[in-house]
Amino acid sequence: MAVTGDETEAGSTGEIIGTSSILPLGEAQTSIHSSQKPFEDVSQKREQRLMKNREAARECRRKKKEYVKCLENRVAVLENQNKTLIEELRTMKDIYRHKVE
DNA sequence: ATCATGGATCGTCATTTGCG
DNA sequence: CGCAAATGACGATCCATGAT
Repeated sequence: MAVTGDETEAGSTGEIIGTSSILPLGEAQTSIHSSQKPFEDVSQKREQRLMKNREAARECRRKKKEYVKCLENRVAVLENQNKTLIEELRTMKDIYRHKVE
């Protein structure tokens, strides 16, 4: 959801720094004549890798959200238990006090 | 209506982790 | 040890909301 439109990839951020270590820039510029294959291969591999990582990131965030929800649930349960126990303790104390008096 | 601000979500890069 | 998957960190974008 969200992120309207530009799923054209590489669209917004990191491209300046990002690609440096991966794209064969020199080759891309110089060897227009010699077989285009290596470049296509490399950039295709890169696309593949980016897509996989994109999906991995989505999944990772989904799991994390779920984990946090679980924790919040657990907190709620424990808080309730705590309340109940405190109430119970107070009752017991009352009973005890009336007995010794 | 316009601007400022903050939160949510995304894609990417760098790093960590776990497995063969 | 090398590789693929998982995750943390960062900056970009979108959207809602309140102030002017």
